[in-house]
Amino acid sequence: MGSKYISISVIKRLPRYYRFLGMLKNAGMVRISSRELAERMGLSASQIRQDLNCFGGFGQQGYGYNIESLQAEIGKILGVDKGLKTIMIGAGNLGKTIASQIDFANRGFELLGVFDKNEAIVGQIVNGLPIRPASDIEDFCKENGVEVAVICIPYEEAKSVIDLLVDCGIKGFWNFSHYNINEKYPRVAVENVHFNDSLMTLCYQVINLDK
Amino acid sequence: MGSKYISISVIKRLPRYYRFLGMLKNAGMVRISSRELAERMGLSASQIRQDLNCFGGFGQQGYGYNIESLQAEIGKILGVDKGLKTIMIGAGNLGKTIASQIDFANRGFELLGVFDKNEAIVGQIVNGLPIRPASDIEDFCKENGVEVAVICIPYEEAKSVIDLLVDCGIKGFWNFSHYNINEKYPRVAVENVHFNDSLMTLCYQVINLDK
DNA sequence: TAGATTGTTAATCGATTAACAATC
DNA sequence: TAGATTGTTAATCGATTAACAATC
Repeated sequence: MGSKYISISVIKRLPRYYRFLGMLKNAGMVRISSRELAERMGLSASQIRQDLNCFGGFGQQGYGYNIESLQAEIGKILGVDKGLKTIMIGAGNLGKTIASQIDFANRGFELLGVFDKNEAIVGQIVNGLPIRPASDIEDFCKENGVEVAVICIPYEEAKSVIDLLVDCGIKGFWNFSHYNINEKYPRVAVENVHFNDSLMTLCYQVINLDK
Repeated sequence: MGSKYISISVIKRLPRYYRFLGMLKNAGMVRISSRELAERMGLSASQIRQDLNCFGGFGQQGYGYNIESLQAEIGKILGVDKGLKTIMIGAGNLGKTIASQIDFANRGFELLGVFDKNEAIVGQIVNGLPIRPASDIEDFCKENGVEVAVICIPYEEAKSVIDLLVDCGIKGFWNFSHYNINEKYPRVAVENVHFNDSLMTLCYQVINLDK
């Protein structure tokens, strides 16, 4: 629809707006000005107004923003109700934790299946879903129209599985491995969670605190 | 020592350089030019040279960079050998996974203790460390000179624990909760890992792929 | 109406890219 | 020496901030 390009910097702030507005709503607040929201979030009021106006005029001059409806608008923009059909690849320690701790349903996803190549754990139940053998991935994707995969397997195993998944039509990856998905597949959406990178960044910051 | 300010954008790229150089080293490569590294990493050669020259001239004209020594230099900058004394707060599903899966030692940290307020799991062993009661946090920090805390407890519990930790001299937080540590304590180093924000960003990207 | 606060344009700031002289 | 590639300065691009007219 020729809608204008929104920079990734703006997109990355939306979930945080969503979260803060949810908390304000729960606290019983009804309206808020960009100035006050900025104060609470540690941003500038200008930035908030700029960000929101990428998507439309959600506020009202002289009044500010209605918290509940602004949160709903942002949720719609992010697609929290999309229920994207999702599978998890890898049910080791991390996979099990993510599958059971993350509230996929309220973030725009529907977790349909969990897969692992380790036959010894196939059949175990994780958050209500049976662990399936990796050999079933292809059929499952095709039968269920899976759109997104969560990658919780090591680097070495990632390559061939990701080739398969892209082949099956997966177009979004929540990637906990170090495998660089976008290098080979620049057209799929990827969100990387790189624990080690985050941790090393923290180390630098701590040892340079006084500068 | 009046060393010039390095922007956070640069810092956040260093662990990725470190990782790629490690892989090239393992693959037996000895030297690389900024142009070739840029191609492999999906960056520009200019950016790599700019980034590295924030810290010194690690290359050699006409030759490029020695992979092993460049990786070592970046490791030193990041502080991978600092062994920052670290504790984990919260030994639920996520805490246990992080404590056992993350290679703290090779990222600049030394995990000394794991704490939980749930008496029922106190005494369990996680990655060789006994889970200790939350009431021991203060003494343990003071006796061991703890510098960093990994926060794996929910939002509601975070506030009071973080007040205590800052009081005990903790100056760095690897924060898996939604509690906004820097709002109250702007002077401590914080790296947030916000799974939900990452996931929602992915949803936006997937539903807007064709734009 | 007067006061408040948005939506939006213009100004500033910072980060990335381009260019090239220095030099291995 | 000639070719390659860095280190570094200048140009460009994009994101943030400031300002203010529009308007509720």
